[in-house]
Amino acid sequence: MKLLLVEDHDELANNISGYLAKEGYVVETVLGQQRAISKLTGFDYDVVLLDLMLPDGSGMDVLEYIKSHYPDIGVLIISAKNALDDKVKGLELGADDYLPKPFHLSELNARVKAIYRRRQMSGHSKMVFNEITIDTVTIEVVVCDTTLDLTRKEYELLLFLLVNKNRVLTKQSIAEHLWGDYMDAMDSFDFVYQHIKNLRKKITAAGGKDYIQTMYGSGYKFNSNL
Amino acid sequence: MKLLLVEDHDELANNISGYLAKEGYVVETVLGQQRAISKLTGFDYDVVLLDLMLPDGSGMDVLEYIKSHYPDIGVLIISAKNALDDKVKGLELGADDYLPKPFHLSELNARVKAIYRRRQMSGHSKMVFNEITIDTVTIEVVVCDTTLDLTRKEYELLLFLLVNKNRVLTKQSIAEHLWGDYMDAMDSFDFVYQHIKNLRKKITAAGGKDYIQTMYGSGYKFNSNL
DNA sequence: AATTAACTTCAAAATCTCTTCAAAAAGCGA
DNA sequence: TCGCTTTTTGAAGAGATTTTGAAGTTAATT
Repeated sequence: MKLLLVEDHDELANNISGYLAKEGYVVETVLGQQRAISKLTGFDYDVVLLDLMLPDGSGMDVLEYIKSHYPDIGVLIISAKNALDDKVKGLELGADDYLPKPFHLSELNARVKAIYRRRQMSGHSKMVFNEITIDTVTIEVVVCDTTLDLTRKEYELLLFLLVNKNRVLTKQSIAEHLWGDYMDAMDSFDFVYQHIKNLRKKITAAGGKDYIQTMYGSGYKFNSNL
Repeated sequence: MKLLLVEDHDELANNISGYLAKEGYVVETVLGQQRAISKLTGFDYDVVLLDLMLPDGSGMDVLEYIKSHYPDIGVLIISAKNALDDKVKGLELGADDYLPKPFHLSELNARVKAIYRRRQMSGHSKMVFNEITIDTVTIEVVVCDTTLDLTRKEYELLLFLLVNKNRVLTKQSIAEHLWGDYMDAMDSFDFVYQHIKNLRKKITAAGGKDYIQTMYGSGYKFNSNL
């Protein structure tokens, strides 16, 4: 399951995304409204966690945008503004739920799950692709009947690749997605490759095909047509 | 035993939850109906204490929701509305008991216990998993014919792990479920590990397998496939 | 052939788990 | 209530694993 967290408060954003990542989600974070909207194009998020207090606008605009352009994406509003007004307006504009701060992270998790379930996108915790099965609840990856012993980054990388299968992902975008921080374009991102390599090795060692294709000069993609 | 208190009156909620916590329950409190429903997903409460006078709805909806989605959870209605109507309707909808305000806290305690006992009687009071047997009525855990001498936290931890077996539980979520208080994401949660350790030791000392698996970087899970 | 990117290898750095020990809190009997 | 025992929590550090960085080699593209 893929989430987009729109939150201007840096530390809080890290906490939330860290927690949710551990719970098995693929989480991306953006700070402002502008970036949020541009993030949406092309990627397929399941749920957007939207803080209403954004520096460059009320956040309500983002909600409106999402609901008009991507009606399939669920929206959970999180906000310190406990004003009833916002809640009413938010739900009126099509938000799926409203969670006032402060909140338990587990409650956030429960609500995200609830939204997802409600939207009935097969609700299951298992992603299956050919001989690869990923269970995001048990955090278990099975390839050809053998369970892979993946590290956290490897697991997240695989999830990210699969969610975006057949799409070329630059090392930069992989880095940004897995690490969350802003990354400078000149960085080498060579460390990303380490994980690619390890992942490949583990998948093929278990008998899986070498789905991760390197696109010389542009990045990597999970090729489902092999 | 884990309770959910749904009560909009702040002071009263504090009194009740404070008292019940002292009596050894894990109590969580929510203020509104919406929050009550989302709290239920994924968590395993034993009894819900439900005030019918909620700000965002009659509370009866919550009851209906609980009974249709989580029939195993007991519901005790507490309400200032001493109207016979509500009592009848509540019990009709499947509430286990009805306690009009004002009431003695000790009576509340007695009723909660009664509900719990009644439900345990009628249902399965024993959870059995391989060589581990948990009797939730006598609070007794037997492993390979020897009774474990578990502390309260150890017992609850084991129960929580078993209920969620094969699911990866982060230290954070374990902490939130066993302690109930609001927890900050930056806390270390190292104390959770102490209990994990003690539990492991006691189970293996009695001849049980080491079911509690650490998932490096993610948390722990009770692995039933060993 | 020159250039750039991908890959390998190896090791340092960072992170996470686990151990140990002790303080704080809770429970208990007098 | 007081003092004692048990349980729970906290903190520092050892040990293990993962992640990152750096230097050098191979491969692809023009």
